[in-house]
Amino acid sequence: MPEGHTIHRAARDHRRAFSGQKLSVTSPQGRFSEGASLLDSKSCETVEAIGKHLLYRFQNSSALHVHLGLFGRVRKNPLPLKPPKGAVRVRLVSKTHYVDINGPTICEVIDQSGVDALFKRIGPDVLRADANPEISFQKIQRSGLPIGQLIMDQSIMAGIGNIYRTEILWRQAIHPEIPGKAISRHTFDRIWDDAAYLLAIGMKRNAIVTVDAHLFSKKRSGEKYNIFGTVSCPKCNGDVRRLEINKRRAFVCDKCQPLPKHVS
DNA sequence: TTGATTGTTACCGG
DNA sequence: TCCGGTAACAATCA
Repeated sequence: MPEGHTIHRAARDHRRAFSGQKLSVTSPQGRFSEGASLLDSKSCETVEAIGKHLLYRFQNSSALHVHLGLFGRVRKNPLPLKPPKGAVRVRLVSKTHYVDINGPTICEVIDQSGVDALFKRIGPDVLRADANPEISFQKIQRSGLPIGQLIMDQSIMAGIGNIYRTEILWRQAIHPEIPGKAISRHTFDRIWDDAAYLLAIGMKRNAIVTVDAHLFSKKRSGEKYNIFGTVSCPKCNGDVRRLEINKRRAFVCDKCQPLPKHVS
């Protein structure tokens, strides 16, 4: 579930619910009790997303840093409180709502220097207005690694996950195995712009939707992909080939996403 | 019980 | 320094 759009959506939602409020912070499962007690009954100033990282900023520049990993979930509900479902590491409670954070891989309290370090190791985030895509392009241009790997590397550009990777490259007719150094500025811009566009839609719909026909329809339709997890290309009807990039499944239509001949 | 999954980091070796 | 490979960890669901 958690690609960048999920995290940004949660940040926006929780910011509205929690900004300026004193929160009760507990750890129902007891695995985060010291961290929870550091933040308990402090005022939450704002909530922000940096790529797939969530940051709840509290008074005194301390922050709750959360990364959901592959399986983590974050859920907001109106009061009254209900018993925690599953492995709730952190529960944040305001006067009106509560948020449960299930199964994060990172869950820690950090200070301002920790926040600075986080920003330093995460690349420009396609969903943030303050992102500078030039930094991403420079890194891609210097790398011989496949573009399919580079656009999912959060230190190069942040927000894209395994599904968007396949879908964006298909939509832009770019073969995932083209090395970064063979990607032109114009091609990079198409990737960046489509990522920003699709993730913003994902935020609105709370679902990964990458099929034009569904993007333009008003119907709520849940997840809609072009070639991710499929066997035939909706554009040319040819075979979709499954491959692995960094031990993650990826898909390509070799006909619609041609690999240039001079590239091995 | 097994396997798969929208993620990331640490460590080692070439 | 860069890059590939491997393991580890996280929780849930079919």
